[in-house]
Amino acid sequence: MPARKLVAQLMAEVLSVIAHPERYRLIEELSSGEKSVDDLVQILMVSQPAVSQHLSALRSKGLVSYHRKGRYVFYSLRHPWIGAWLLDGLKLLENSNSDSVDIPNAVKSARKLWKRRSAKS
Amino acid sequence: MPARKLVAQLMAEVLSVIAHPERYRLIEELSSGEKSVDDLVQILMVSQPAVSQHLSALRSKGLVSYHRKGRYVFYSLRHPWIGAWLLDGLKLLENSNSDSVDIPNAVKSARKLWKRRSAKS
DNA sequence: TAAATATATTATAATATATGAATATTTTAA
DNA sequence: TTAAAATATTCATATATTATAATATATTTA
Repeated sequence: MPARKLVAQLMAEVLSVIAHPERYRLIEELSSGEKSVDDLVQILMVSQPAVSQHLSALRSKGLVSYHRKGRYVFYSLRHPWIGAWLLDGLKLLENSNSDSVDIPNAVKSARKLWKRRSAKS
Repeated sequence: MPARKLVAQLMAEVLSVIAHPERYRLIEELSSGEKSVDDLVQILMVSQPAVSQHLSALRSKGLVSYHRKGRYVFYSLRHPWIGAWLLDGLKLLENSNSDSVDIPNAVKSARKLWKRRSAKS
């Protein structure tokens, strides 16, 4: 398979995993540092099995790593810059047009909430 | 809807559109400048209806704009930096493990093929 | 060792997305 | 005005993804 086609395929797979509201949020939350599954369940207000499944999807593409500590399992980003990278991507929402929602304002708030942290490397 | 949740939803929608091998390639090809549908059909070696459908998906999220010139329709990126942004994202493939394919090498080739162009803002 | 807590997996029904064929539309040129 | 070229849309079918419930596993503590 030619490189461009193969790489497009692989990127499509990785981006598909990121392209889910809850998995996107998991990544942004993890970009401020490692968190236990339980932490994430509480932050996202999503059922524990759902969080586990989403983490499993992120794991399958090498996006997160984890280690057990006692009965907690802590997850962290394997590419700590991904949070910042995704924040950059928020600019893609500039041309979204929605009558019912003030998107620019929501983006501004989300930037504020996520921006501070977001690690390097 | 809280900002974080809304923004995650919107980003998931945009990323879902990008997260398809052919749409990903369309974006990379367009990052070197506007191209007609016909150009794209030939570059991607994909059927014309398929290209049109993918362009329609990109359009629906405000990722491309277009203008007709004679009987050709030329598409261009609405966010010219997206090509470069996606090239950055190739680093996400670093932890991909595949027995059958040499991913690092494919990424290197793809970078070379796409990197030169990729416009600013 | 049994109970409790934290996490993961599996099954499945509902929903969404992709694919490919057929066809429609738009524009130019004969 | 007809034919041809370029592009877009529609529709049916196949496939993939998601959500939810049920259940399993692992670890700690009583």
